Amino acid sequence: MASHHQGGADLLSRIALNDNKAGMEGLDRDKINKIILETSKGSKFYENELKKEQQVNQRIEKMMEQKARITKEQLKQAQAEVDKLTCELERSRELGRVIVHVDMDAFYAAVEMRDCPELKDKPMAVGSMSMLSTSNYHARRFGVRAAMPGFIAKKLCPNLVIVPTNFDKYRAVSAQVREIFSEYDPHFMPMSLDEAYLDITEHLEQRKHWPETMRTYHICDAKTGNDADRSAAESERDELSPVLFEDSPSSSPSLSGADGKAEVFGTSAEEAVREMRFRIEQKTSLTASAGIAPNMMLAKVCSDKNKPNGQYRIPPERQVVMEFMKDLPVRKVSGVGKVTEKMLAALGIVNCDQLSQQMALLSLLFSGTSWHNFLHISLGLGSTCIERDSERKSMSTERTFGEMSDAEEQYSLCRDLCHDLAQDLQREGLKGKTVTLKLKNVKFEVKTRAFTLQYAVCTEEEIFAAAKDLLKVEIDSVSPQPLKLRLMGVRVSGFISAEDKKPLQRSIMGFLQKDGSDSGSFTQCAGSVLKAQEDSDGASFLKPQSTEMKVPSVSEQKSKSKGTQQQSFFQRAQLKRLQQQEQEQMSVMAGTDTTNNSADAAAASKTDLSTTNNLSDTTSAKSLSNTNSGTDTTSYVNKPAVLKPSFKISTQVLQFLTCPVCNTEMKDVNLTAFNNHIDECLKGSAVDNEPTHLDAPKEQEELNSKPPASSSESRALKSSSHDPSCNEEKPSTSISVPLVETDEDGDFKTPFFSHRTKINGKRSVISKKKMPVCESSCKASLTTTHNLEAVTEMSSDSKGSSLTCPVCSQPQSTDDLALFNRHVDMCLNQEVLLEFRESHPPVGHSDEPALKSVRGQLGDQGRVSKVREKSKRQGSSPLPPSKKIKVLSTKHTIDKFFKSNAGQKV
DNA sequence: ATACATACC
DNA sequence: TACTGGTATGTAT
Repeated sequence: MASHHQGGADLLSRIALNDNKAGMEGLDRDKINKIILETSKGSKFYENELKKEQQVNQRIEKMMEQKARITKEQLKQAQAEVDKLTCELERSRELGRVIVHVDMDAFYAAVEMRDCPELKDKPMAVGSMSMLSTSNYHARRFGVRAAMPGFIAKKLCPNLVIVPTNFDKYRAVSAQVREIFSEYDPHFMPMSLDEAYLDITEHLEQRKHWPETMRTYHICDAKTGNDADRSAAESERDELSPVLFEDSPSSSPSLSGADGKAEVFGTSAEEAVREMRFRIEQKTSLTASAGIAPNMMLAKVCSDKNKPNGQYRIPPERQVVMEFMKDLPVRKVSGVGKVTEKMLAALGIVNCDQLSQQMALLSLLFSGTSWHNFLHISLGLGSTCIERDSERKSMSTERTFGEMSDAEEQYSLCRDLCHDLAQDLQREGLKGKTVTLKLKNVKFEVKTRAFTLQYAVCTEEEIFAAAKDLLKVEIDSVSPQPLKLRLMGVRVSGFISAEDKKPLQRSIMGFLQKDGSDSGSFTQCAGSVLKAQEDSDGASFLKPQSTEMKVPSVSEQKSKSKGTQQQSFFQRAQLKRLQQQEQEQMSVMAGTDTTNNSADAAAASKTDLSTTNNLSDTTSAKSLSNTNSGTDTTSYVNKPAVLKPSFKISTQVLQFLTCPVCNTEMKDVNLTAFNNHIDECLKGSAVDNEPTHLDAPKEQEELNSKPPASSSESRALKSSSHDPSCNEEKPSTSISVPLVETDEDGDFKTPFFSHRTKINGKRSVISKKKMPVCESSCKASLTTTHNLEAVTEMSSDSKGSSLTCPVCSQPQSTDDLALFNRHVDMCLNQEVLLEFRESHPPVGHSDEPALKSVRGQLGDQGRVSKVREKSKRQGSSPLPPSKKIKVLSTKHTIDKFFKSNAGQKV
């Protein structure tokens, strides 16, 4: 209601020029905004920005309404609280540290200009027509700035020269600068390639005692033969770097660098920082700006104060700090962006003085963390210690491309992303439990879908298993319309600590071969399952299990709310099994449409299932025939169309048909019979089997030696063939052996399979030994198949109505055998997964043998290296853009990846 | 926990 | 023609 005082511009705060940054003072905003507007208007991007703008406006309206309801009483009370907290904060104010924020001036642009004299006189920017990373000061006068698309910048400044990013170069320069930083603070905190925080308190302490010689620097000729004059020794204030101000190169009072000249710097903070900047310029021919203050928040603001090529200091005195804050626009404070700025503006708050005046009100309108932050700002407080880079919390990769509507292509891209992400994760030895899929459609609407697994993952297959399911749900949700995407991303978070990475786990083999002696270690499994069973609602009890299986979970959740469509693979499989039990036999056939008559008990679930079946059946029927004709063994596995072309399924299929216990080959297509056979075998021979453990090492070796090579090729195959089809149908054909189904090609299937794909070698070994459940798929099928009798037999504890899971040793609260069996199945499945993960080298993937050692070294230094290779990839080797996908954006990301190395040197 | 928004470089 | 990519954190359910 009260936010229209700004007139039309109100609706464009996010589109209009953001002249908050240095170099943009005194521009003809209106004219620039008009051009920006005209250029953007009507675009999808623009429309979306408008929408977001309106959301912000609504948020503001809400806030204003809330404000209107505030009573004087409340305000008074709030003020009391604010005052109290203010006192506490004031009491703990720390002014003893000397914090410096150093920021290279127009970094990328400066580097490019330095290396290309031609550019010095021109307005230029680094980036592409699609997006700019930064611009030189000359270009800024036209309103051209970072984060602005190049084509708009061209409208603002037709003569603008756009230079592609060259990250390798920036990284190299950054490394040079950091060497200098480390001399003033070995623990400096890099925020990106071009900026960092330093705590020079200690340095200054020592510096006091330094002789002049240690503070003397010579003006030597730059290594960059390019510009002859570098005004090294001038007083930073008025001198403009020749690089930055190409248009007025003569303006720099370059003291014709008599090579012999030297400058002696003092011992004060200002002198030390001036010296540092001087050295940076000497070394790189680039200028930097700096801020010196008692805390990071202030230092950051200060570094912007006299940019470019300048510095500013706020002495450690409360009064001075408060005076400085008074007129400071809140927007200048890091963390206060355009939305916050706008909300505060709606409350009449523009500068920090007003902010402090309105704290009581703000405490009533904003969350605790928000208003506490505001209070800190208003008091000029900020962090006084530069903590070392903390542990990374997530890792992701995303890509923008031309409109993509083909589901198959989308799955393919998704896999590629997972592949890249997995590589990055493994590089850092990370494993996380939450997988998030990010989608941006052609309307620029962004969606994120996350799922948290029971265990941490880091391989392409594991991640993809979850991601593809998340993607499937989205695709299905708009089907038959296609998802029209412009971006897709995958993120993994919820990292587990190093210790948790190797949880003790008991192998399913152990369980099978022995009696249940070691059946006590599975609390995790037990816990989840038990919890799952708490809710009696049929669908939900599967949830946790699904989680364990990753793939299923997502769809399952959806099905809960939507009541239909996709259920997790396992869910469907289990339902099938149930049906089978009930009906005794179900034809693998498709034709039968159960959809309509599915009004019975299993109701919802079943219905879904049938629906799914229908879809798949059509396809599966086809594939079946194909498969059969080609490979007879396909029998029960025959999935759907998935089989497509060159899959290695045949091999796997063959094995599937082989009883994992007695090693007998069974060509019978009747799954029930096969399952029964296995059950019988288990009853009779499970106990006899040799310990699985022995195999473990071998398996591992094999896995290791059989690297990723497969990933790319298999990926190609996979992506091209089935994706889409796979997803949908699985269930149908593979009635009682869901797991088998999973196996398939490992594509979009559950994690199981994915693994398998790479495990082939392992398999054979195992089968030789006749392990009951050698491989994931086998185990899986086994598990699924085994029935209650088998279970009860094995667990001596289970008596009467109270059943105890032989796997997790947890008593089960249900008497329902079907439920109990499911629980056991899930426990087993989880074990299989865990075991697989255990034997499957998660981190030190064979394709990266050197990583371990590198990591080790870094680790010795007590720091976690976070160097992101992603940027590297962008910089040097052009990503192998997956087939058809054309990447529009020029990944000129402003990367911070160097953040890590930072303190490591020195 | 999930989804979406904001922010920074 | 064309409006990024990576990470953290806050807000809202």
